[in-house]
Amino acid sequence: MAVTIREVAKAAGVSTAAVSKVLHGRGNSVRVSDVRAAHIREIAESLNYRPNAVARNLRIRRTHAVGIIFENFGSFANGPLYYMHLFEGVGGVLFKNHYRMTILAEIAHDDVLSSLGDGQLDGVVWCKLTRDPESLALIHSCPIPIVAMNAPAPTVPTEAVFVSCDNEGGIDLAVQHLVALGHRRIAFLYERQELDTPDRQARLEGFHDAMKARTGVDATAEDVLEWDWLLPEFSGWWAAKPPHTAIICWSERTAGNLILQATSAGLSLPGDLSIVGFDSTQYCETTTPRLTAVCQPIYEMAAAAATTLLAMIDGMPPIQSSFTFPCTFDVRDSTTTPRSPLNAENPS
Amino acid sequence: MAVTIREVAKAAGVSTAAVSKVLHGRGNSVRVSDVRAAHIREIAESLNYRPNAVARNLRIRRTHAVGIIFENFGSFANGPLYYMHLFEGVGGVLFKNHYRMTILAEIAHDDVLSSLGDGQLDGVVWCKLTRDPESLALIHSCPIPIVAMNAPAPTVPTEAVFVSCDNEGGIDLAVQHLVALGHRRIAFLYERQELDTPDRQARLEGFHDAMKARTGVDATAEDVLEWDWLLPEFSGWWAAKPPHTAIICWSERTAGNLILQATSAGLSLPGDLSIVGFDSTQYCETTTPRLTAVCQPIYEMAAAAATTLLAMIDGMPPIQSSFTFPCTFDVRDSTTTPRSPLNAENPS
DNA sequence: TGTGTATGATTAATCCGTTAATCGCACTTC
DNA sequence: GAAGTGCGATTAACGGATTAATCATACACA
Repeated sequence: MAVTIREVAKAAGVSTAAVSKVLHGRGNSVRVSDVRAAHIREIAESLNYRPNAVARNLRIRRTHAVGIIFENFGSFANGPLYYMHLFEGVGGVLFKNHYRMTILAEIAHDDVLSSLGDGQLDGVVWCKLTRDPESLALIHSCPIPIVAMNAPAPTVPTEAVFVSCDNEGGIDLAVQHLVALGHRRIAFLYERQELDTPDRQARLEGFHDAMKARTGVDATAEDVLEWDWLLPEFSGWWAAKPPHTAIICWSERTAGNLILQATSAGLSLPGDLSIVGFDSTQYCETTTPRLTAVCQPIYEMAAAAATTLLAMIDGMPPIQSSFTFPCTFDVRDSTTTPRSPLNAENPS
Repeated sequence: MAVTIREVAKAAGVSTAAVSKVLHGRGNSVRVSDVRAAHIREIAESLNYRPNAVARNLRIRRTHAVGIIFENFGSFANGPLYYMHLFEGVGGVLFKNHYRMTILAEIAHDDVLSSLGDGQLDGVVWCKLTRDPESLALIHSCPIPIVAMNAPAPTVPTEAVFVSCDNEGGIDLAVQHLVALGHRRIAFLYERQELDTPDRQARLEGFHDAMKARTGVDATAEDVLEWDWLLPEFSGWWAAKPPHTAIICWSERTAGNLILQATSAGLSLPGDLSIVGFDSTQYCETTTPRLTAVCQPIYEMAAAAATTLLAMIDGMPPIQSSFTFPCTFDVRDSTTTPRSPLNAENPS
């Protein structure tokens, strides 16, 4: 059907080796004179020759394709924008380097497993955050180079590379910001979830550390709110007149939902309650008030992941087995000085 | 390096044909007894044999991979969620049918062109809306089956299939809704853009038709607002006391931005101005007020596109060369009765 | 006995580029 | 004149699976 390299060779009166060399310039033991090269190019053009990449991939044992796997493909559009940024960031680097990106949807776990070893992918970027044993096993025994985003740090020696942000440091920025505004009683909020994720865990730990460090007082159990998202827990909590003047949410969406609940419960934001989110995307601009949030350098992280992966594919051993990026902090409109600042605790 | 089918065959004392038949069950002129089949499976398992998909793809001339191309990959996260839904919808069907999805980023136009003919993709879903000549040419002369979403209808015979929503009908729903609320002077808003897109064009036409049909009066030039998005055109327009009580925006984001501008200009929404968007996604829930919008059945459209594409790949001629899906209408909080209803024009 | 049919299994060509190995030849150098 | 060097070009094996064609054997039936 399609024109093959053999037909081009025949039409040009040369060997397939010559055509291959001229058109793709790889073999270094093949030499072609300039005159012939030009002729070959001409013939190929006139025959409208399109090289078959599959055959080439088979021979050179490389496809220039990288897989990317998410735990939540299928609910991307309704989920946090974080994933989309990650997706774009990784894609950008890959495309610039003439790699393609293939989505690995985890319809079945076995599908993923066999995808990784079937020769169609040169490497994988792993964007699943859950720490289920199967995923971990897969990461640690992946037959091709793999970089894991925000995944749990390795406990056993592995060839995988891990990229994440400094979750603890990010939460510390949030606490610092609130303390500077005059807040002292600060809560940390997350939704009840089936599977724990390492980033949520890290942020919770960061909260405890930061509270101790910045206020001098240990956070207590009542400072950690674990809510089932569908229930109107907010109203009950608020009605009980909690001592908190600010809430740090473990994620952007959590913060957004909190804003909605607080607003519909009649609170005036940020006066009645300061709210901080984690992950600073376009979404933070669309809430009312606009959401103050910790910002992961997602594009840098994605670029580091992709760049490292490509280096690994090229056979270079990774410089580091894990990369951790510092967070920044984006102040918007959802935080302000507490209604009754230091007075409550320290009347002047 | 990796275990090949030949090694399995040797270890099991059978031919490669037998192994191929047992493990992948394709050849129908090859027969293997149950006993041997079991034995082969056992050996393959013990050797941890992983079939090389690239070799298979070369032989069967099929990769079970479908490409998807967007005009705006790289600004997905900040763009309309419409694209994400499309992406997910197409992906869902593909994955269920054991196809993979590869992103085609249009770094260079030539890259795309050669990607389509290099044997690595069985088909393409085209999600670019721009109608530049090169894209059109590509769609019409694509070497593999192609389905184009919301692309301009073909003017010449082509094997491509086109899927879109009934843009005109969607706008008509918006106009009907507003008219039923009592609005008579309704404007249509879109941003000034470099490249025209057929869907925007269709919605504008739909606006004219619907206004004529639903109010009995032709829309005039001043009813069509083409704003350069970065300029504060809204304030000027509003200050000039326009006769309009409602604005239909050509897209979701346009509507969202309009809300922001109107709110910051001091208007009370929806009382002072009713606003309707096009595309009803999660985004419409996050605006204040929540955005009333025309809703494309994106998942159905995506599913139709993917399903049709797979059928084409399997050699079946498409049932139709184009599919048009009706829109629905999601009433939220950004529309209400006009401040001075019919009174202005028709004092009782 | 001879013919026909079904089952079980193998051989070898094929898909299409890539590339190590080889060859011829012209030219240089000692 | 023998040996060495470089360029230009080809041959043929190779990557790993699929499958049409072929073969062998067993059994049924007239």
